Amino acid sequence: MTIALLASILNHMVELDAPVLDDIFHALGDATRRRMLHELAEGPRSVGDLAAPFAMSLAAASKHIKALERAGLVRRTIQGRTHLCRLDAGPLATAHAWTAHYQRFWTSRLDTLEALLRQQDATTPPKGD
Amino acid sequence: MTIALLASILNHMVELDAPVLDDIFHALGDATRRRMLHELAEGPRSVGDLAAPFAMSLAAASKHIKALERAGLVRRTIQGRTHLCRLDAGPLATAHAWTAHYQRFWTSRLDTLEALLRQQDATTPPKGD
DNA sequence: GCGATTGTCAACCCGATGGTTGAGGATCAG
DNA sequence: CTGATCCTCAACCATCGGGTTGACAATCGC
Repeated sequence: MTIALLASILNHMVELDAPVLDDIFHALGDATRRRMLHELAEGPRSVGDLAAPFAMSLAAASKHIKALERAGLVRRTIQGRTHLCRLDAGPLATAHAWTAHYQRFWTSRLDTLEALLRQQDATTPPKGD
Repeated sequence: MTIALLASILNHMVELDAPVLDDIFHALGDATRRRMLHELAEGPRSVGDLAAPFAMSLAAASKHIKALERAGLVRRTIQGRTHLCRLDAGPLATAHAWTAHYQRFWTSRLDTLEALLRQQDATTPPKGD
């Protein structure tokens, strides 16, 4: 059963152009869901807890949670009548890995930024050290 | 004018819960657009070049490119009758930074993975260092 | 058993998205 | 000037997404 876990993790790290990314990025493309993830980062939350901060019906919030589940970002355990949601950041690692693939295209800009700051530093009168 | 560039870059790195992220993640949530970015990583491409690999009309591809532009991922320069598109990875850095914020929630799992691999390594007969 | 609580489900509304086609504005080649 | 090329724009269509409401299943407290 640890094998399944391993396969799941490795799959997340490798499969970079899959439809999985559609679900992940789609889930992240909504401020409400990002705020929910932010909340879940503090610990497990019930559906009601997650819905509370928003001016929307419980059903609407439930849909958002389902979107997060479809992306694999949230897992749910049912305890009695309350549904306990917890964060699963694995898919976020996938998204992170995908964006990292393009890192060389912005690091050059950051190097430029650093150079500009250094230059500006040189032109401004030094205030000691 | 370098000030504007600086402000743009810094803004990208800081503004983490802005509606900008909506556009960025939404742009990334489509396989067609991700493939376009992949192509643009090779160098500047015309609209026709970007549309060619896909079984869709030029107008449809044009809409995808507009979505990428809205997210700031693509900038366009018009040369005669052809529109030259080039990658701007700055917003990708923003997305990268956002996901990084949750890194501690998956690194633990990766540590588990590493531990499992190490353990497996120890149990398999070593083939000479 | 009964009422209150938690949450899903289904139907519905409406704006956004992704696709098409057709028309047309520029520009390049001749 | 003329025709071909590149691309956008507008109209249209189907589907999706996010929101609502109302009904209902299941559980907890009593």
